[in-house]
Amino acid sequence: MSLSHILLGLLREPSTGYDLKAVLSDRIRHFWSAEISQIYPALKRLEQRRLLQSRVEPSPKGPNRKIYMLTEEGREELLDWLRGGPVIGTERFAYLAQVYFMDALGDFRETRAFMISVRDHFSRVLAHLQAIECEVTDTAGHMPECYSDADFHRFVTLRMGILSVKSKVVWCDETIESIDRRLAGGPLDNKPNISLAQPTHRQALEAREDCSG
Amino acid sequence: MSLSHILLGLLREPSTGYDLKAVLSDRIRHFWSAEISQIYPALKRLEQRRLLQSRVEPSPKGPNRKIYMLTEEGREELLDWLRGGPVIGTERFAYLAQVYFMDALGDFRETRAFMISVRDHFSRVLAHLQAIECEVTDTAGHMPECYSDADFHRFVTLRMGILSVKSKVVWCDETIESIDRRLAGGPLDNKPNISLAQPTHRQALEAREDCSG
DNA sequence: TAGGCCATGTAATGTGTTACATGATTAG
DNA sequence: CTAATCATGTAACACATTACATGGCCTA
Repeated sequence: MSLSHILLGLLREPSTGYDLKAVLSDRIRHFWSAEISQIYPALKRLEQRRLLQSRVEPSPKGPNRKIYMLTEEGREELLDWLRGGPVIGTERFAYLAQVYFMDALGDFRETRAFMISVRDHFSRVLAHLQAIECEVTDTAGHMPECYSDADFHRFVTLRMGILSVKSKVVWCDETIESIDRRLAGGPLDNKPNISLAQPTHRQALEAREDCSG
Repeated sequence: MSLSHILLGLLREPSTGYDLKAVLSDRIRHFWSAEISQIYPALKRLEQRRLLQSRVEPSPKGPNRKIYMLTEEGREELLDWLRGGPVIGTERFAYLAQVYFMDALGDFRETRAFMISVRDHFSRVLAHLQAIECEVTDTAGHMPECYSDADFHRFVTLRMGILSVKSKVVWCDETIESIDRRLAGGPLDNKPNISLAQPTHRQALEAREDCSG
């Protein structure tokens, strides 16, 4: 139920569904996303649960605006969520699944091209996040310790985005280099197919002491 | 549609729904997960689409086993997916959303405790992945360039898991240190609330040249 | 006048989780 | 005797994406 809570969090300042979508696309993008068509019914449900209330105002441009704001119950719900400890869900990376099975193509140059295009994507995302970081440190300084409470928390999530995307670019580089070493070694086919397929996590855990000890 | 494709990938070796679930929990966990109740209908749909076929065999233990295997069409579909370029979806991190709004609690010690518990989680995940890595390099050597094709691709996704989780631990440390510096500076309230809230991505992008140039 | 932005939504479909239902075998 | 593991599934619900529907205003 995280989208609901994100909407509650954003609605500490009254806003409309349309504007919330813009904020999500602008500043929340690196850790959450939602389509506008998902936001409208979510807001309606929150109002039915009395966590939000709304009023309608005419717009200078276009149709009437429906402005939502937090109720006291809404604020309580938000605080409960924040105090409830970290919500850590499963991460899903389809492109990793693709890599996992890509031996089926039987050609490392395909994997290489794939990795180049992944790297390309993430280095673009990285540049984007760093541009925002740069804009922030320019305005607010280089010591997040000194930011306002709100700015500090926002900045820290941006840092996470940067570190996490950086690690992906590093991974791409590492992998591409490894493929290149492999391709340079010439097409020596029929490498032995030991290990990796069989052992379970439990076995790996047991084997750990032999290894790092 | 990634779960279907993951099932196709795994079913290059015939298997049952039950066993596929075990593999998912064991070796795929760091980039995908699925409940068994999702797997059974997914397999059924794939069979209806003629990408899989099944036969039933008695089990030494418990009820009959339904063994699925890839059809030629299934293999085609798998290869198409692999050749279709990286599928990069939106990442969703509920705990980052929590941090983003945590200024609402008005107490950095709460954020600190939260971060400690996030760090704790990810350092456990990291230890787990490193144990597997260790088990692999022990068996198959330290040069992934020399692994079999299948092992190479599997190993590389494991590396991604390790790098990505590591970056999260680093982020936690960075953030906790920053909070500590802040708390050490004493409870100087009422910091100015400039920046960060207003500028859009587009503005940040425009501002970039001023900054990194 | 064509296309984009403002602003609201619904409907259909797809994906994922939780709970429920069944029943045999085996290890403690 | 009890609990776990083996092995299958269904049903209800929650969450997300895509497509569709409407219509005024503004800019090129």
